[in-house]
Amino acid sequence: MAITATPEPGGDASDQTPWLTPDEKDAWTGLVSLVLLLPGRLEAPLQQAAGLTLFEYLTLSHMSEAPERRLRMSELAYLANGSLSRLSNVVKRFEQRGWVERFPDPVDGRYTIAALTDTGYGVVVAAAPTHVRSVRQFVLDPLSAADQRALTRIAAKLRVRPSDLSQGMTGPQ
Amino acid sequence: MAITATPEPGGDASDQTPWLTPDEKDAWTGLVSLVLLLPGRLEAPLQQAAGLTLFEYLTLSHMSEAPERRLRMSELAYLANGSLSRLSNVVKRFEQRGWVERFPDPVDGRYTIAALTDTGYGVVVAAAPTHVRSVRQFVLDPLSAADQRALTRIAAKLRVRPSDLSQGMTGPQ
DNA sequence: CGCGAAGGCTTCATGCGTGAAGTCATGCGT
DNA sequence: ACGCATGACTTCACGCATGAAGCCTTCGCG
Repeated sequence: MAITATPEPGGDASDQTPWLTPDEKDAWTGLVSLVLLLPGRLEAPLQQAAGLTLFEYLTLSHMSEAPERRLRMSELAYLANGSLSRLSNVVKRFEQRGWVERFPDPVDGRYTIAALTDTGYGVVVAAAPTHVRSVRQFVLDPLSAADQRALTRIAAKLRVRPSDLSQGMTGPQ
Repeated sequence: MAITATPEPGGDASDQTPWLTPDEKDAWTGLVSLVLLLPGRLEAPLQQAAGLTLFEYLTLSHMSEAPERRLRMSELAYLANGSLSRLSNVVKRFEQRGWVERFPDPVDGRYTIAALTDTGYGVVVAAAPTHVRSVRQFVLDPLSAADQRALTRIAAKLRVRPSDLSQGMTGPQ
């Protein structure tokens, strides 16, 4: 793959960086493929059927499941795995299409609440089957039950809270 | 997560779509987090240290390991997990910085060869330690040896057969 | 009270990715 | 030979993500 497995000519013996072993390289290469290739594959059906990004779908979808179909922007951003800035842009577009309404949280005016309209709810319901189908096709069907459990476990270990990012840390396990 | 686990009100019993079970939902949710969150995490160090995207790094890196440090564009695109269009844009920028040279393949003028210059090679060598360090920190260190093997296996199963999705490519592996 | 800090959110400029259309070289059929 | 089909790129217009800077609300403290 890269300058990942062998000390290249040019980096001499004083090099402190531990290079990757073949096994590590395989794991990393595999993960890179997933991370670079899967989004496009999973978005294509959603794009075609509903004109939605994966991130947009997740956004609408989380709102549709929340109590009263509404969430604070910051929580929604976390749930949908995106930055607040990204979410803000997305929700603005949704608002212009009449899928979502935004207003300050009556409890604490610093928060903004995003609420799914009936129209917006209709959009998710219409898009959901397409989404589920592609998830099955590209992710679940190729994996055994053991694989799925392993995937869940691995993802949990690799999922890092933004708050933990600042400090270089030695995570558990 | 989404309209993924329970038939929502509004979709009645005539619904043909099989919804996701809780275990499937967990696996899917985990994978989504990886796929949406990891790229940013892994790119930040590269960006800061070398001004490179993950995809850009992979591009340079693959060239640096190829015989004579040169590859056909189409093969490079496959290796780096990107579209030909995306690669073309990236390589154009590299060419403007003097990191890469492009010329038609003497063997078959339809192909274009991208060749890494010495300057370009220096860039990869300088960026590699940063990259390896973040791969360890965010991916390898949190995982046990068994996890790493599982990840390799899962990624191999999910790697999409290009034949199913129309994509020009060269040899496998 | 009032001032300033903290935090949630929005905005804006910049740059990148995408997909469709265009270019160019080669091979194939007639 | 000619012309069309094929395949490998390249370009362009559009839209989105990013991150820094700014806005607004609340809270803490004097």
